[in-house]
Amino acid sequence: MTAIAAQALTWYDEHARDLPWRSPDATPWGILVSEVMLQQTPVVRVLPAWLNWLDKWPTPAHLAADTPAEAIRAWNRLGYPRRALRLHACATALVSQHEGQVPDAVDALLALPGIGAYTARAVAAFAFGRREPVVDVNVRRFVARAVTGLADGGAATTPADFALVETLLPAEDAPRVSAAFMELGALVCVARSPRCADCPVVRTCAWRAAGQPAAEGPGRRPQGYAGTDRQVRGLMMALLRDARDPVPLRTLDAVWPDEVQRRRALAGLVEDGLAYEVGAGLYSLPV
DNA sequence: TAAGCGTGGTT
DNA sequence: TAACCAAGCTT
Repeated sequence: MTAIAAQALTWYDEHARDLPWRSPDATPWGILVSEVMLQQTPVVRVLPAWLNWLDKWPTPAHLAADTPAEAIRAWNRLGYPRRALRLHACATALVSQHEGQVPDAVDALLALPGIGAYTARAVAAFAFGRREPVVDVNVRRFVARAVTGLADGGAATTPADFALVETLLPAEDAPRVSAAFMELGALVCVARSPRCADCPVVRTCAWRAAGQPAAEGPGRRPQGYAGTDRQVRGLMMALLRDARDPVPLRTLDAVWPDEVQRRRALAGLVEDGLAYEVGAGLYSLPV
C-alpha cells in the first residue's frame, strides 16, 4: 500500500464521521440515495432528508410505486430538484431492468438516470466493495495538493484524475481508502483554510513543500443566484411542492416581477418535467 | 466544453 | 456583505 493511503486510513479510523450511509446496515439502495443527495448538497442538510427518504421508500420498488411528485416533495429543499426526478426514474429503471436491485458494475450504474462518473464508482466501491477510483471535488483537491503540488484539482474531472487516484488505491480495502481521501478533503484539506496541522500527510505534501502556491488560472465563474432564472424556478417549485392542489398561473406569477423571466422559468420547469400544465393555466408537480 | 441547474451556511 | 463553497449530472 502507498504511504499516502496508509496514512489516510490510519487517520480515517480515528476521525471518520459516523454517517448512517456508512453503517454496515446501509443497503446499496441507501448508499445510492445518499450519493445522489450529496451531489452538491452538504452532509448536514442531507442527513434528515436521507433518513426520511429511506423510511418512506426502503427499496427501489417502493419509490417506483409512488409518484414523481411525492419524490420531489420528499426532496424538500435539498436543491436541484431534477435530482429527485432522476432518482425516481432511476428506481423505475432498477425495477424494470435490474429486478429491483442496484447493480454492482460501473457500466450498468452509469446507464442509470442521474448517475455519472463519480456516483457510479462511489456506489460500486461503497456498496459493493469494488476497487474503483472514487473522484469527487474533495479527492481531486486532496490529491492535487498532496501528490501533484497544485492548490486545487482544476475545473473539471479528467480521465487523468481517475488514473492517478487508481494508482493510490491498494489491492485490499480500496473503498475505505477512497472514503478516507474524501473525508480528508471534506474536513482537513478544505478549499479555503486547510488545516494542515491536523493532516496525516503534511510531511510529504507536495503543495506544502512548494510553499502552498495559489491556484493557477482564472477562478471559477461567478455562481450568482440572485435575479437568475434559477432563483425564479426555485420560487415556483417551492409553491408547487407545498400545494396539494394545482396552482393557478397567477399564483406562480406572483413570485417574480419580470414577466419575460417568469415565462422562461416556467417553460423551463415544464421542459424539464418538473411541472405539468394539468388544465388551462393550472400547474402541478408531475404525477 | 462550458453553461445551466437550488439552496443555505460560512467568511 | 458579497463572494465563496458544497460527495455532480446533463446537454
